[in-house]
Amino acid sequence: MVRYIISDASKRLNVEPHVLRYWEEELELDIPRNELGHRYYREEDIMALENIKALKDQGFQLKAIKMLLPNMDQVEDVSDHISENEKSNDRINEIQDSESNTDNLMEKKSQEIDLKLGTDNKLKQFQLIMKDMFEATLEENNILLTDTVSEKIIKQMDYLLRLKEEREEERFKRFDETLREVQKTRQEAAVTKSKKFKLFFSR
DNA sequence: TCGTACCATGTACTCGCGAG
DNA sequence: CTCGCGAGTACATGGTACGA
Repeated sequence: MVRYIISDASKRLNVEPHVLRYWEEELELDIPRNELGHRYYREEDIMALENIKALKDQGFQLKAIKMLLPNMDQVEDVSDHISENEKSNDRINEIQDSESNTDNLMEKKSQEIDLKLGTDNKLKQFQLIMKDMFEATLEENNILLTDTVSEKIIKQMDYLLRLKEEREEERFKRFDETLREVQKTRQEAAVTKSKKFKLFFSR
């Protein structure tokens, strides 16, 4: 397991060490310590901090980022599956390097597309999280106003809530499909890899 | 427009620990 | 002992939002 001390993590993330301590405190991050009490950052911590930095760069405040953190874990889960899948493809590609150049080029193109899809997927997840947050805030405010709102507004709220439910259902379906797709691709990758190995060692 | 408060970050300092 | 590194803390600074 790769461990980064705070100075290495700060260089990698391009932020000052005291900023990392500040983020840890403000965001209540669970950064482990070694026997000397020094912080060490794992690869997943670095990735989480990269996400935090990206959100900061987009102008989000730490409080907002803190609210997003549990949801960012979900984003990481999905991206982990995707990146694992990409890694499998990479390993297969390494074996294929010794084969035809045409195949190699096609695989590279395919990798580029996969990478783009992975990024888009992450972005979409983030957009959904933000949308949910805004909707939740609107819902809260609407609840506070229920004593004074007209029947028309209530009907509109119902309609919006129904839309939201439908969207959530659709989102869940898509998420389910993505998971199935990832599992399927991984199985296929494993089979292809096994075939390639058999072919390689039978020569 | 100005004063105030807050946020995020920078700076400076002390202390502890390990290595040479 | 000295040096380097990291932890922790206090205070300063710049930007921004907000109310009078």
